[in-house]
Amino acid sequence: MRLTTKGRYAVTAMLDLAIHADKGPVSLADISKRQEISLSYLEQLFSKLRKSDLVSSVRGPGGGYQLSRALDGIFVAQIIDAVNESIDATNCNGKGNCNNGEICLTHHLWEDLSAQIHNFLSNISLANLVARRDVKAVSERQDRQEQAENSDELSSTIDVISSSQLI
Amino acid sequence: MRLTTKGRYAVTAMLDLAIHADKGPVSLADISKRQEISLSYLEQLFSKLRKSDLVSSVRGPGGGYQLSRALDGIFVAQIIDAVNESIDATNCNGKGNCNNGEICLTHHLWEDLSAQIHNFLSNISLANLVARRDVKAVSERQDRQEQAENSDELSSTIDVISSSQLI
DNA sequence: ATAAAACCTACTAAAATGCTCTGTTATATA
DNA sequence: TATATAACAGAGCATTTTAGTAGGTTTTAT
Repeated sequence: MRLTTKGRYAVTAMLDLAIHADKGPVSLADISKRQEISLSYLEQLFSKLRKSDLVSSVRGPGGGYQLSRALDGIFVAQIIDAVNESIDATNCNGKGNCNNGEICLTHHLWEDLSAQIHNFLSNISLANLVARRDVKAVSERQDRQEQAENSDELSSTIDVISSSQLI
Repeated sequence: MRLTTKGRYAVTAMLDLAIHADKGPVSLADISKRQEISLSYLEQLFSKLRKSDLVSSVRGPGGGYQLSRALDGIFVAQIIDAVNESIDATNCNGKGNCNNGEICLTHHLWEDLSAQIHNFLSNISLANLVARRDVKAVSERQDRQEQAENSDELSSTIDVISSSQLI
């Protein structure tokens, strides 16, 4: 079983994409800023997401990524599967050769657990997540922070202009 | 979230202990042979299991480890907790500072998942596992293999004796 | 032409994992 | 009382994974 930052980043980024889907393609640079995930790392993750046909890309200026399906057709388990090898909890990766070429004492326990987790994550779509109150709250906070930073940049740009004009 | 060989080994070893509990303390050497887990590694795991008061030890010849509670009072989640730090699936370890000092978009999702997994594993006791048909089958296979190996050792001992007597 | 974006590949520091090695201490038994 | 068996302890280590950096190239809107 492997559920690390990698899978979490992927889900977070996909959710960010879902939230901002109405404004056309979303650039990884934007996601990187909002979600505080390294741009290069995002590129690697989205390379896998694209190969799994969860997103499609638009190159060039104004480009970015789009979900390749409707919000209710993309599930958390699919996203994690796309970037992580699997969410299999067994030791032998389901092969059943974990003890002396045969299954180990706890093989079926881990199979059951895997099924449990998979079932849980397979039933949560991006649509479900977008609709959640806590997600909305965090998303609004991030948008506010983004606007604040943009106006910061704007004013500092003005500062540069005015100081250069002073010379 | 972290569920690796470490936690799986711990649960497997505890289950082995549970199965062989009727014959007094079980040595790690025996568990190591049966479950194909390195003895030194088992020692490290049992050091933690003992600190979490899941097992008690008997030193000296004939010693080993015993479960410190009844089979239906020890749960898989406790065992994994004892050797692994936690089965928390959040990025921030539940601190809620995963994005800019506040929670990230998917914080509650991982909290929910953690609760789900914990709930599942908290309801499976060693008694439940011992009673499972698949566990019994594997256990019986391992006992047979152990006996076969023991008779192998015996006959090879005899071989050594007889060959040394030939000189 | 330029800049913005995706796309690609190699590399790397840090951490965790699973394990080895080398002891010591306690204790049952011969 | 000597010996062997077991727990107990801690240092170290190879490998893998993670998360990220770096340095490009290609595509395309403007």
